[in-house]
Amino acid sequence: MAAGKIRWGELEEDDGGDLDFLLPPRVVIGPDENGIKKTIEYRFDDDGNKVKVTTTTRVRKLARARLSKAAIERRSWGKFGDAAKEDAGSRLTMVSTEEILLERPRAPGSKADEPSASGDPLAMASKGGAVLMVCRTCGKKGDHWTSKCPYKDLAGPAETVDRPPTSDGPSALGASAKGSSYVPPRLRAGAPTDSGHDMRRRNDENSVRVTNLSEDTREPDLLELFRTFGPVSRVYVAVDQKTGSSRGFGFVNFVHREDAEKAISKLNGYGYDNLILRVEWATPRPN
DNA sequence: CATGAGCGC
Repeated sequence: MAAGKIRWGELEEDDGGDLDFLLPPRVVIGPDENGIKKTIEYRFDDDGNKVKVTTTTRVRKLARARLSKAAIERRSWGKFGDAAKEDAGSRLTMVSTEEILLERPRAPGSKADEPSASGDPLAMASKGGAVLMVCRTCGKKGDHWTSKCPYKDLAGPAETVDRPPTSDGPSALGASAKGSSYVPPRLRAGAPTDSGHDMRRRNDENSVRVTNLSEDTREPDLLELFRTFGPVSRVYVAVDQKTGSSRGFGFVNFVHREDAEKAISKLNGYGYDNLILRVEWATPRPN
């Protein structure tokens, strides 16, 4: 193989890895009472088009609570612990007073005080792709649905949500006195205090409109072009729903406003694919 | 020339 030549396998892997975060999350519906399960996911095809993939599968109906061999075996075990003192059958459920210590999520960069982080189910859940519930208002995963978002319909700063508890009884006071309770980033020392900047809104404000794109410019191409200025949170190319061809304009959202400014000043009037790009601030979309 | 898609438990 010629040295320096790009292998297709590598190319594809790179593209997919870069863009996965731009796609809507996978949604699994069901299975319903007929055992029909629907999976809706999104991916980029070979041409860089965003495609919606809906899979319908029938899952085997469970034959009424089938017990594994091991579970049947466990039924013959003698009772132990507190249950051994109870007379048989009087209680099916025991109430345990055993104290169970839950690990508190740590701020990135802070030291681990216990060596058991690898087995933490919370950490695993946040890493894996098993969270289907993503709030569209604040982007939080697995916590609440969009309709239940505490930031929904909130115009100004919300004292009840943002202020740390001050009168929640002795346990809360004790926890904060030890300095171990969680402090949200915007309340930490050194956090920006400008009140005009509203972080509750989805990060649509650093939105840049790109017009005069050639027909075959797709989202991956836009990302390649704009990512040099800083972290990009979203790229979008408007596509005609009927023909599937590009409508010649798109949007790029930056995490940082300064990067969006740089991109506008450097890329507006930039020749791309035989055309002169127009790059400017996007006016926020209504609705 | 031109201002985006999605909406569930």
